[in-house]
Amino acid sequence: MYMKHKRIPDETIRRLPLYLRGLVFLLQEGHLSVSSEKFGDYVGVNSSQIRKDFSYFGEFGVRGVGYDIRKLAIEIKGILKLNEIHKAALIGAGNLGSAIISYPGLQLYGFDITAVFDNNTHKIGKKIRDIEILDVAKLGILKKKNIQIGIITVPRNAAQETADALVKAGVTGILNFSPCYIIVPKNVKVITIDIAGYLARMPYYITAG
Amino acid sequence: MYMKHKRIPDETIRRLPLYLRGLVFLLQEGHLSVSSEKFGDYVGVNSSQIRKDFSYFGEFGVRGVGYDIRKLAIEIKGILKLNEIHKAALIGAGNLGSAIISYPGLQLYGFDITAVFDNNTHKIGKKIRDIEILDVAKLGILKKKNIQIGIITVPRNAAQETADALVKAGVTGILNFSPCYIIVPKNVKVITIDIAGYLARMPYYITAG
DNA sequence: AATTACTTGTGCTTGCGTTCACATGCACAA
DNA sequence: TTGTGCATGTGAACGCAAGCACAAGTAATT
Repeated sequence: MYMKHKRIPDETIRRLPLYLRGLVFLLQEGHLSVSSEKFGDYVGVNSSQIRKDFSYFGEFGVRGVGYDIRKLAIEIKGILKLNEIHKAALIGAGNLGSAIISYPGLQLYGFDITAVFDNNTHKIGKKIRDIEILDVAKLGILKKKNIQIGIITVPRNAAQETADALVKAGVTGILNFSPCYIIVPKNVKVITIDIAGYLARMPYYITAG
Repeated sequence: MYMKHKRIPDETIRRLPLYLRGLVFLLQEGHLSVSSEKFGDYVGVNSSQIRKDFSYFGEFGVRGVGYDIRKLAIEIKGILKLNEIHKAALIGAGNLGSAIISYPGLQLYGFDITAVFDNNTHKIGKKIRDIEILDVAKLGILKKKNIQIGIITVPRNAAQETADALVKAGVTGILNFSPCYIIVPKNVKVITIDIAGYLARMPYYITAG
């Protein structure tokens, strides 16, 4: 097949995990192919949008028929670089940190949290889900373990120093759950998830007037 | 002062909680006024963007000086309807649910989770943070309690039915942490946060080639 | 009063993302 | 082989958002 080389827009990349998830579950439900219309209803995206998104990385559909779910899933995995297991470290073994370690959804994309850190001496040495909590001072071992992804679930005032330490330990991707902006070198990618911020918009949307 | 009445773009609304948070913390640090440049650096947004965003709801700045932090915070609170405490219910007292109940960031915006539900008989009757876990079958009491916001932290396969029950109980805003698309009547607002989905984009950004 | 230094508010340009609408192409049946 | 039905792929139009660049306005100083 002739491979197109269009740039994939950022917004499309943002939707790819959503698509991949949908495809995986459709497969589990026994489907082998799906139309953009049906799939759109399934994941909550306009069908035109879906066709355009898919078209950025080739012609995977068959006119009159639909898309081969398996082929599509493999392709999206390839684009997102999810073909191999990705190890991640989590810093901050509090409530949110514990919840994320136990979060079942991470498996689907091939993530494995293999290291957990905290600065609380009462927590260090204990285990969460069979993973020993290490002293945050020992973050340096991430380099040896070749872990490139860090998840920050520490209190707001410790977020920046934690990020600095992660960068120093060779991490190039940070998922930040602390409600603050953190500064990193240009070669490091930060995605901040401000949970409370999402909730904060709710009254605006649901209040009349 | 003459009040402009421009439509506030959705993307601006999305940033308002971020701004409000920044302003609150600047106040705590003792600042009374701030320039768009400084504030931009503080929250990680371009200064033009900040000026434009603020301009949608009036002229709050003073040329040559900057913005009055207190006035601005009050205004943003007003727009987001965060002037009064908002009660919310949480369904699904698992790891993630527990973490969110204990999440300190919700206070800042004036949210209070006053009801928790689960369908697990082992959990019903127990308490999380002084809040008794109720049987999800009793969701109807939300109407009496006048709770309009629901937070879904149940497993994927129970998300849609939970949403249906919430809608039936009079909820008009749903914050959905289950990794799936849920269907609700048009008058109900859903915001879905797919935690794993954010992480799934990371390898794409950080992997060379 | 005039000068300087500074910062806002905004018109305009540019770029990006979404959606429409239809030509294109495939599969199947007669 | 022809016709029918269906669903993709995409050019084009539209709409929204971001960022530039500068006029307008304020404060402080001389």
